[in-house]
Amino acid sequence: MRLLSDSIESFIKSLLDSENMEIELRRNELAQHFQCAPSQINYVLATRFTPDHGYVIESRRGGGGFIRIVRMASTNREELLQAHYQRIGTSISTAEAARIIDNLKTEEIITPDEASLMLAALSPQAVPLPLAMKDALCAGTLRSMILSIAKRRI
Amino acid sequence: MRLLSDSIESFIKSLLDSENMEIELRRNELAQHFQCAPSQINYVLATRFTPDHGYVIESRRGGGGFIRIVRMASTNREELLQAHYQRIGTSISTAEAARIIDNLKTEEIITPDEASLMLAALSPQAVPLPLAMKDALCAGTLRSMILSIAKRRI
DNA sequence: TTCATTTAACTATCTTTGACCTTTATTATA
DNA sequence: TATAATAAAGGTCAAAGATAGTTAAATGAA
Repeated sequence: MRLLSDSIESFIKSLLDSENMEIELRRNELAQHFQCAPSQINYVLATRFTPDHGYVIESRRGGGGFIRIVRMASTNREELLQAHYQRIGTSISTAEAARIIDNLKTEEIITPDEASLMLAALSPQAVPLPLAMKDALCAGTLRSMILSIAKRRI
Repeated sequence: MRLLSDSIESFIKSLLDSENMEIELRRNELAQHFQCAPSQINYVLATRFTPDHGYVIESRRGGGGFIRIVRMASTNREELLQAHYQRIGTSISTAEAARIIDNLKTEEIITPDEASLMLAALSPQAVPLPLAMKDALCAGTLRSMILSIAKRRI
């Protein structure tokens, strides 16, 4: 028997076809449709729609809540972003981060202003924190910003 | 389905167009119009028309009462950046930070892409840190980014 | 057995409403 | 006229409703 998670994965991917780079769905509706626990949807997203898989998720809770899934196109640009993203991992020094930002600028994926902005975002982490923690924070911040760039409509 | 709060927000903003920096409305009338509880109006004002969003609210109770919504005149770029910078201080919640970023976007001091980038830079700070520390970090990061914007050649 | 999947209980966040409170203007009364 | 009552606003806050997220235990597949 086919796995539920696989069915949900296919279903979502069928919505994200060549036309739609982006879909929005209601977690509860989808769970209803597949007769499963709502958290099953989170499981599928967490295991099959991660940035490493080339997807970005946004969501909101409360009334009118939703889950938005954005597919990254596979252009050179996206591949570069993807590569940087994976390279960053869970910990990176600010020096390395600066190099990545510089590369994005050189490749004209971001403007010089944006490059400065990104560097600025990483700098205050000259706060008194253990080095390991600082690098983890740096990695988290940079990855988050790279995802934001990846989501742009270009 | 569209959210009631969003509809009310749009409605108010449509009244506050390029001509009108300031409108006056009756809370009960507006609530009537949207068939909702009067306090819903307060909710919308509290979440979408704060000073951080670039609005000031004045009101009066009793007979002839009213709510006046004033869109702050866009001070020049430097003053606005300065004001936000000082407002941030040493600690700020991500929710408030988001409002400030939104205002910078509305005032066209940063592009929508840059706004997303800044929001992204603040988001991973949803990392397990004590709240006070998180807000301090958020403040530091945002201040640093605002300085970077202030330094731009325009 | 081991790893992936599924579920359920609990948590977090955002919206909407309603009951009760405060302020201001107007009207009635001494 | 001065004061008291009443009416006509708007304000606050907490509870209920509507979503989504997290985590750990149970289950199932390889």
